[in-house]
Amino acid sequence: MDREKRTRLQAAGWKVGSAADFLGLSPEDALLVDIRARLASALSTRRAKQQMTQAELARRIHSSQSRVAKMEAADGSVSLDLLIRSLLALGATRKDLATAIAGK
Amino acid sequence: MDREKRTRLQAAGWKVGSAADFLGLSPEDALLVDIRARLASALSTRRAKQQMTQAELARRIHSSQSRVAKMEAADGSVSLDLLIRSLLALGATRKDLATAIAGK
DNA sequence: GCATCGTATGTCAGTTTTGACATAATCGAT
DNA sequence: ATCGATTATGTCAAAACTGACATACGATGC
Repeated sequence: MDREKRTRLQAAGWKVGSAADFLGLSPEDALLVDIRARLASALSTRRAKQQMTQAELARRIHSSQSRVAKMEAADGSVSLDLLIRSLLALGATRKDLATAIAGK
Repeated sequence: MDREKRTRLQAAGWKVGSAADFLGLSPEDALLVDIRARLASALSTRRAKQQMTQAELARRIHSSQSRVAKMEAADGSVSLDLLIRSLLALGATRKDLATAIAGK
């Protein structure tokens, strides 16, 4: 993905997800947005299942509640790195990640 | 993963892969290293299969040959973001990514 | 009403990642 | 052995990401 386009998208306030390709997104861009959304949702449900608050998760991964919120909102300002690290911190396995990405 | 540990690992010149958990790596750290290695190798073989040089791939993703080399070496200085974007740029699907991560 | 708890959103300085460049190392082919 | 092409490794300013903080929003209970 072009850095320019990423920036433009972010500036425009993109956070959506599966509905994000209705305008000029290249296929790769759309896929990336999609993947981010899937990981975000996986994180959200996994955390919920463990009855953990965003603040608790934040502590566990040495981050902050606001960043966790952004992660779960699939905000364009969070990296896949952080999302994946968070999922791992909640006990996700490689297979879990794969499932989250591939879509069940 | 702790930022401190990441930094230590990087300073120590970590690039290995599956054999990287022989010392103080937490399970999550080891998993992350493992995942990076798997994506790296997927990128490498996918690029090879398309008979593309690192320089060509670099151009396509608006990056540089050196960074592509680092990606394929699973260098600790490259993000999963970039690896995944590169794979997508080579036509990988979500399913392809999932397979690469889950390990066939 | 109004607290409390969890979540969302915005901002920003500090840190990490990036592309670019230089340069070395490999590997064929001549 | 000397190209020529491809890949590896190091460095660094610029760009992106991060944690922390402030603060707002929404429930739920009192």
